[in-house]
Amino acid sequence: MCAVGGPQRKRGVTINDVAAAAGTSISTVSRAFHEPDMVRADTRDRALEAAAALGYTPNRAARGLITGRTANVGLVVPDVANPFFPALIKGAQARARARDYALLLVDTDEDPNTEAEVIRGMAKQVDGVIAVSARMSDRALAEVAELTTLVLVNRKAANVPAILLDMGGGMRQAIEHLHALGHRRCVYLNGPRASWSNRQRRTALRATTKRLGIATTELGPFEPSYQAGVLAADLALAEDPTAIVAYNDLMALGVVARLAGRGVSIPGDVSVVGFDDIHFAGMASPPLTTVAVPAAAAGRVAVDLLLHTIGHEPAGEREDYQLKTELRVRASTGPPPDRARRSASSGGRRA
Amino acid sequence: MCAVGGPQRKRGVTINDVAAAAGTSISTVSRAFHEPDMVRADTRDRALEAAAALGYTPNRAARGLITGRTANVGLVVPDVANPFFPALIKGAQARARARDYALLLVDTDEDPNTEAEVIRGMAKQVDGVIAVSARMSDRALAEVAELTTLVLVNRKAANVPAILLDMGGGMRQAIEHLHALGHRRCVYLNGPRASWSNRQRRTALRATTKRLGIATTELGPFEPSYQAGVLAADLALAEDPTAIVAYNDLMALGVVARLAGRGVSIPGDVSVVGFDDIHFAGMASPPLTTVAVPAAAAGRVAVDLLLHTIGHEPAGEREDYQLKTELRVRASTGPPPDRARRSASSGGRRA
DNA sequence: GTGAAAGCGCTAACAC
DNA sequence: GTGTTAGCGCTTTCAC
Repeated sequence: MCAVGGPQRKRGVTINDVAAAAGTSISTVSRAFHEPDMVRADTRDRALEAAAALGYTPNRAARGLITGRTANVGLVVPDVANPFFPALIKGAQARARARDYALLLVDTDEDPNTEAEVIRGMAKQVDGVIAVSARMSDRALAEVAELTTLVLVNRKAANVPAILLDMGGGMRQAIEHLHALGHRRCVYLNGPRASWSNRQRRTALRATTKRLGIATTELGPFEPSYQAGVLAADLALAEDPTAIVAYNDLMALGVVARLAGRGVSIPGDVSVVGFDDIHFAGMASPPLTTVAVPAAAAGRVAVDLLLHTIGHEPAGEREDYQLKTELRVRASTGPPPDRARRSASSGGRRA
Repeated sequence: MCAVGGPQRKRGVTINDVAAAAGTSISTVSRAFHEPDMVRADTRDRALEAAAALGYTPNRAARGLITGRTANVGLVVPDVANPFFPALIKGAQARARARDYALLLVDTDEDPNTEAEVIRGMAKQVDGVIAVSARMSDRALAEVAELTTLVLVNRKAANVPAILLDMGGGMRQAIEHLHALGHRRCVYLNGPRASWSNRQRRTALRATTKRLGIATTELGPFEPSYQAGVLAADLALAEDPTAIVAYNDLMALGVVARLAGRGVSIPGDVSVVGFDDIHFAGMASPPLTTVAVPAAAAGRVAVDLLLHTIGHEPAGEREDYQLKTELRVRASTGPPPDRARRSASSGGRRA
């Protein structure tokens, strides 16, 4: 009847309470949960029922103390507010929860120093950490990798397992797309200097534009933000390109907005390409042509890789996973204006 | 020289190691950290130096076991991918970290059942949990509030401290704005049925439209998503309104996109108002008029309130914080079309 | 099959 | 001031 009971303490009901209620020892209760076969059916049921009745949940900290497993994983991202990351976080969280792990989230605010510090701080309370788009140095990375099991996303480093996103392939697709449309002069807007994935994109950009004979100007580095894109748009336009490729969609969206504001037609005068395919890329006007990056999948696979690495214990076989990217062609790219028209307008701009 | 040392074990260096290295007892090391004044300066320095040299970090689980404090806070949100939440998460994370708490993030995928389950599961490993836009029943809420210190954001419940966002005030501003522009027929697109904040918005909507004499049709409930907005747009248009107010920006953006696709001019034919002022509301075309909700501040204040509640121990003075909202007028709202034109187009639509 | 007992790493009395 | 000791809640030998 009085199931609700008295003013139950907030920190309460331990394995001892369950054992007492079930009339067994605490070891039996423990076994009832973890090694059901090692305890007689009726004893087990009694323990389990008592546990349920009391609303018992094992204290994970206590368990962790003895097993060495915390059942926590850390996830370190540079900026939760950057729309690329929520998708990844969501994927990672879902997978972690499915595996009965809790997710400790940290936002480093794009600060490489915070990254290392934070991982050091978490090391003892997690079984491993997933660092996304880590900006810290290889040295710092190697150092924190000593403290905990580390999995990298979007960053490669010696002896650290990683989930890689094929940014180079995406860039190649993007440039080939622009080339096929007839573009021969383009501007690339660099992301953060320390960004590994920016280096990857830039490398592929250089290789592909060179191969196809596209004159390319690089600008930046810029912060990977909408505002930076707005700012970069004017700088890019001064180079008189027919196409602008931005480090990510946030910047590309900023470019589009600024260009539209200046009366530059997209893609009539200039084509714009982004990276990530964030939720809003397809909702802009014009909808943004962009390289889709499987963020949610990356989050899931990162958790899998981390748990697998933990399972197979220390420093096993190096395994990287490479996730495919894919160019999504939308309305922000089209053929360049014809030479005559472009020269004229270019002259005008420069006056 | 060999500062890097040997192949240090991943799970290692305890307070015992530090004590041994410093030539003191473990209590002294512990005190050196927590009660610096109770230990002689040179002894303390020796302990601290040894700790630093060995790279010692106290094991929080072990500490928590005895102190009852975990130094973790839980954050439960319905959907990380909904742009409203990352801002809040970021704010909460930053504040938690500043207070030396770690943040356990859970995404419930908009499922009310998962909410309660997840909080129950976390209860033992956190000092308290912040539940945002909780959809669970009052009963379920009261139940989990027994298990841990709970702070609600965007949801009110008896005896649970909460951060409230003044959705009603925002709605009033929005409707008054539309009224001033001359609108007299509007449609409201409801959010999720179980959403407390939807009820709040709806209540204010009804009161204000009634007061001002605006005929209002309610549609829904809908999921708070872009796709739902697209879908809802057609339903809304069938009601022949001059203004559409959506539960949130995601839906409003979907409405805008669909309307544009159908050749309906915004705000020429129909004005659209959203809620939240997510990052992209201002970047849509036309930029969205919307009620700005201080998400990041809500996250920060929620952590403050939670920590404060924990500090003052059990069930203290009920304190709710009310955060202001603010209508941001942009280009998606304007005067309604004149009656003649509207009737004509409406006739056409219905044919 | 079940219980007693030894800790996991740490803090908090309690001695000295 | 500092060391010794008793646990926090749990898992896991090791006896029985």
